[in-house]
Amino acid sequence: MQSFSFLCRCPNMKQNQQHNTILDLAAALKLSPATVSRALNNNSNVKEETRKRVFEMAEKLGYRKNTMAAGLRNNKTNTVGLIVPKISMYFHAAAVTVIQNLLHKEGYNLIIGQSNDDPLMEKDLADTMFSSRVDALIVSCTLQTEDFSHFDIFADHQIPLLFYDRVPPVSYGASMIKGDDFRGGYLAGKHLAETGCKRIALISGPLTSNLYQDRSAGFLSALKQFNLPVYEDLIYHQPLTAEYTTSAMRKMFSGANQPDALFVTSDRNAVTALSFAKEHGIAVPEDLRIVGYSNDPVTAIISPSITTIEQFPAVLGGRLVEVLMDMLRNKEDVIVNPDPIITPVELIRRISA
Amino acid sequence: MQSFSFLCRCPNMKQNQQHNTILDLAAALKLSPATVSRALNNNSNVKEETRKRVFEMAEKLGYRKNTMAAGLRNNKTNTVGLIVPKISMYFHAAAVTVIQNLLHKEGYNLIIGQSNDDPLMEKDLADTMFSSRVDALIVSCTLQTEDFSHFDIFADHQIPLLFYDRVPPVSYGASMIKGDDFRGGYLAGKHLAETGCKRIALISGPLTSNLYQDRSAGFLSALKQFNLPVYEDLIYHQPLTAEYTTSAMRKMFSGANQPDALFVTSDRNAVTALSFAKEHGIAVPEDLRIVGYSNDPVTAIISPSITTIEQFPAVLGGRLVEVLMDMLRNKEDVIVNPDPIITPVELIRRISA
DNA sequence: CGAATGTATGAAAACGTTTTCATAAAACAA
DNA sequence: TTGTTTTATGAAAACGTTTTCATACATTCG
Repeated sequence: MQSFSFLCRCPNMKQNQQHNTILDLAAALKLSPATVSRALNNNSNVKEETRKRVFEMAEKLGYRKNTMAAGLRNNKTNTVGLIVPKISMYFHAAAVTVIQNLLHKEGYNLIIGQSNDDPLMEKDLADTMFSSRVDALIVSCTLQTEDFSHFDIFADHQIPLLFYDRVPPVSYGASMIKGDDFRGGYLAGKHLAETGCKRIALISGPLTSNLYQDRSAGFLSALKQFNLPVYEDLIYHQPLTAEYTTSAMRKMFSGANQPDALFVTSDRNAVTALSFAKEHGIAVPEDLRIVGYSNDPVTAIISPSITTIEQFPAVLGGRLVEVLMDMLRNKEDVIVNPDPIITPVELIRRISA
Repeated sequence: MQSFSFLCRCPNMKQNQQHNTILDLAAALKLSPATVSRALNNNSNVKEETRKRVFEMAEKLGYRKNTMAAGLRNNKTNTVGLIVPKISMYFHAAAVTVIQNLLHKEGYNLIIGQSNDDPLMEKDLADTMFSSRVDALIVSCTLQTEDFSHFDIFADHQIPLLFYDRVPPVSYGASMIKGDDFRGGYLAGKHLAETGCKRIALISGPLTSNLYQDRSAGFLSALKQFNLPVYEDLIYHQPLTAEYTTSAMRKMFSGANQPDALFVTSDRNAVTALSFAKEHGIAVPEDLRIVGYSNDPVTAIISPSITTIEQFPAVLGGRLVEVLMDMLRNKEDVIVNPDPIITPVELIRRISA
């Protein structure tokens, strides 16, 4: 009979343990909570010996600061919010990776929300983040976001707000950081022009997003610089899905005016275009040169490998955190309407172009 | 002179706005904070008319609950922590995507931390998450984690703790959910055996992780079932980096006993192995069949496309959130030591095998 | 020596909720 | 009518920190 109770005894299992508070430490040390708090925060004038005793007792009792209580008192959560279309997209995964790592070093937590490219979800998340009292908010918008008023509340309450990659128009007056999309588009167009292409097509995302506005504009400016014609029937602005891209390819290659080069403003769709070419016996790069955008790892692995534009997400993320920390530190004098920060891009030459 | 002050006036800009509290609402409505709180929480017995007035005023004043104050009072943050080796890995990105979306639906925020496969960072993050008073913690461990004691504190404090994918040994006694790695390995081995391969090699991650223990064991059990020999010099357990994998390939193909098939327990390294084969004139699948693991999108895009094991990260994530919600709801009777939950896997047949 | 400065600490209030307990008013029963 | 239950509300305490203000003691200066 007794043996059963023995079976259940787990000497090393401390169950139902309570959270120790600063008051518990104070009681154990016969100090006031005030002194304990000061000691733990390494801050005011606390006798060195006292500080040491406090830390030892904290260690012994397994004390952990209740950040909610501290946050309530200090009006600071040490938490940053991030709203992103979808984490699993290569560029965002890469950016979020470095952002989280850097924020952790700075002592900040990161709450992530995904809009799934749905503006309503984006609004919902912005509300949630505000309620959670994030100390700052980082956002990469939906491709369809045209009304940005759900972010107003952050500016109104002096909460640092920083957009990246997919940003609102400059007129919205928010801080932002993004890759040099104009230059990226320009480099793509220039490269294709310099390799002798004459009929260069463009498959771009919708012009509702600054990304594709800028990449397209840069691309067109390159064509203009090289005195190349712009064929209306070789220019597509549409959602960057496999279906739309394949359909665009079909139209172009069933027409009379077939392109000898193609700039696709996303790597995934460049891959789709490449697959179409392979299936239809269009030799790449001989008959058709292709340039993508983002340097997604697949572009290096696929064959032929795809020439693309590197955006250095780690550089962007690093700079972003720098700027954010500045905003958090100089909260008093809020910097309004700074110029957008532009990070460099580079053409990575591979086989496809 | 005066014109300057005019320049600065932005009529639509509500700056320096304060956070409205429940007390502001109460004052505006000539009610007590208690009633306002009750009304907002749709909970106790509040006159319907009063509730309506409260909600209207809340809307009017742009009231948002301070979740820190509520959390402090309720000892609940509505926040779940997630520790993951690296978000940018395909499987984890896919899992995190669905986990975040589902948790949002349930009203929970998600704090993400990346261990970068460093056990010390993992410990650090566990501490941070605990201090942040997450309501639950989801963890996919480092490949090197062998001491799991930094998670004890969660069990001690009755905080739901759920491991996925890279989990501690059953003896640790935590809740866990993972793909059927044994079966995945088995399916890979079986498939290669059935296609007539005789000298099947294995490149696996280190046996410190349950992932590779199970995949290897399943694989070996298939070989045994088909009465195939296990050649020691064709079995590699080592870090899954490009360098190690290439080196293993080099050794195998410079020896006398060259394999006619290869199971690599990660897709990225299957790609590396495939590249090695291409460079060295080893025809895939004719001379060498290759099976990978995870169904990373690149396996479908590369040519030849790679046969692999699908883990259905969305299914795993969905099930994970279900279980977690159960744990959060039935917090009283903590379920100790439940059996690990195993989610299905499937062999995706492509060209490489 | 007394005054002034500095050092180390404690008491108490505050942050914004929620909840327990009490109570006034209203509805109902006898 | 009086007593009892129900309904709607308020007062006040609590959650765990941090910080302001006050104070006791020690040190230094004239």
